[in-house]
Amino acid sequence: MSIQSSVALIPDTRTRILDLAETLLLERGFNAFSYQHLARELGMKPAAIHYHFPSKDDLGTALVTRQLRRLRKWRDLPRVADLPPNEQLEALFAVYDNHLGHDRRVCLFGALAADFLTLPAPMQAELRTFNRELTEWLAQVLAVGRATGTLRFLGSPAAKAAQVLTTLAGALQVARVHDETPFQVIVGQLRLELFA
Amino acid sequence: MSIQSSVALIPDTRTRILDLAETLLLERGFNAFSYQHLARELGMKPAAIHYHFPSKDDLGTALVTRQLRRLRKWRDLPRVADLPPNEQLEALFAVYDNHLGHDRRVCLFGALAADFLTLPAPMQAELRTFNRELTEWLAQVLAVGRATGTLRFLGSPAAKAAQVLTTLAGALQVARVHDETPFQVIVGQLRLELFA
DNA sequence: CAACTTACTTACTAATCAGTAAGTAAAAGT
DNA sequence: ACTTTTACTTACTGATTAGTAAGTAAGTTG
Repeated sequence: MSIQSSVALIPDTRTRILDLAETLLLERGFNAFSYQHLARELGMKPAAIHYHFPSKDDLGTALVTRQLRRLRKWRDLPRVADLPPNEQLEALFAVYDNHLGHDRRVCLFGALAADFLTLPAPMQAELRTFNRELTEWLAQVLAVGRATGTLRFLGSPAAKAAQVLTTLAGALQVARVHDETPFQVIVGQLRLELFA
Repeated sequence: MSIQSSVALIPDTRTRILDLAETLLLERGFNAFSYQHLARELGMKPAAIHYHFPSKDDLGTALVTRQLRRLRKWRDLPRVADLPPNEQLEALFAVYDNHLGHDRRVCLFGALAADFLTLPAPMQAELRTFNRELTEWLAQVLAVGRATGTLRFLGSPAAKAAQVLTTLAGALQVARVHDETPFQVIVGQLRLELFA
C-alpha cells in the first residue's frame, strides 16, 4: 500500500472506492449499486475494484469497519470527550443533522438494517459492534448528564440511549421519505424532553 | 378475476404472490428478491408472476397499496376505533410486537425507507401517504389521551406522534440487528414515558 | 357448440451481475 | 541492472435479472 499524506488532496484509489461506495450505500442501499457503477464513476474497470476489494462482501465489511473506527476516533476526540454531557448530546445531533445535509443520507445503521439478513457475517458482526459501542457511549453521557442535572429522562440510561439512537436513525429515514421537516420536528421533540 | 370466498382457505394466486413478496420484502428487502424466487417457491414459472404483475414496480406498488388499505381498515375497526386512547396506543404497540414475532420482520416503512430513492414513483407516493395517515391517526390519539388524562407528553401531538412512530419503526430494525431485547427495552421506555 | 377469456408454460432476449485469469506498464526494492 | 510488487486493463465465464412473445389447456359465456 502506497504511503499517502494524511492531508492528501487526492485520496488513494482504495479510499476513493470506499468514499463512493459509502455515498451510494447511504443514498441508495447496499443491494442497489454494483462494481460497474463504482468503476464507471471512478473512470476505471470493474476488475480494478476487485483488485482492492476481491468481493463485495469485503467492500461492505471495509465500509462498516471504517465507520466503527471513525466512531471510536470521534468519541475520543478532546473536543467531544471533554464536553459536558448536554453538549455531547448536541454534538451527536449535529452528526445526524450533517447526514441530512449530504443529500439526505441515512446513517450507516439505517442503511443496512433492512437488508441485514442478506449481509455477509463479518459485516453483520461489525454493525452489531458499532451499534453496541455507540449505545454504550450515549448511555454513559446520559447517566452523567442526569447526575449533574443538565439532562433529564425517566428509566435507565441504557434504555434511554437505545431509544434515542433508534429514533435518530429512524428520523433520517423519515426525512428521506418526506423532507427535512419531520427530522427537525423529531429532534426538536428529543431536545424538549431531554434538556433540563 | 375469479370470485373468491372472503374466508378462503387457499387464497388465489395473486394474493399468494403478494403474501410471499411481502414476506420476502419485510425479511430481506425489496432489492433482495426476484421473480424467480417468487416463482420457485410458489411452484410456477416467472412469467406467471409477470402475468399478474407485469413489472416489479407494479408488484411493489400493489404491496404498499394493500398495506395502506389495511391501515385504514384497522384504524376504523370498532375494536380499535372505540378504544380509549391509551389502549389504542397499546394496540399499536401490539401490531409492531406482532411483526417481531413473525421472524423479526421490520415494518413496511422500515423495509423501504433505505432504498426509497430507487423505488418507482407510485410506490414512493403510496408510502408517503401511508406514513402521513398513520402519523395523523396517532397524533389524534395522543391529543385525546392527553386531554383525558390517560397519556402524558411534552410538545405537540403531531411532533410526539412522528417521534413515536419513527422510534417503533427503528426498534424493529434494531431487533433484527441484535435480538428481541432492544425492541422490548425501547417499547418499555415508550410506555414508561407515555402512560400517565 | 363456438368464441372468448383466464391463467398459465415454454422459450427466448438483452442486460447486468460478481468474480477470475492472464497480461502489462510503471514503480519500488535489492 | 535485475527482480518483484503494485495497480491496473482486457477478455472472459456462468449465473441471474426483468421482461416479452407465442403457445396452450381449461373454464366461461353467448
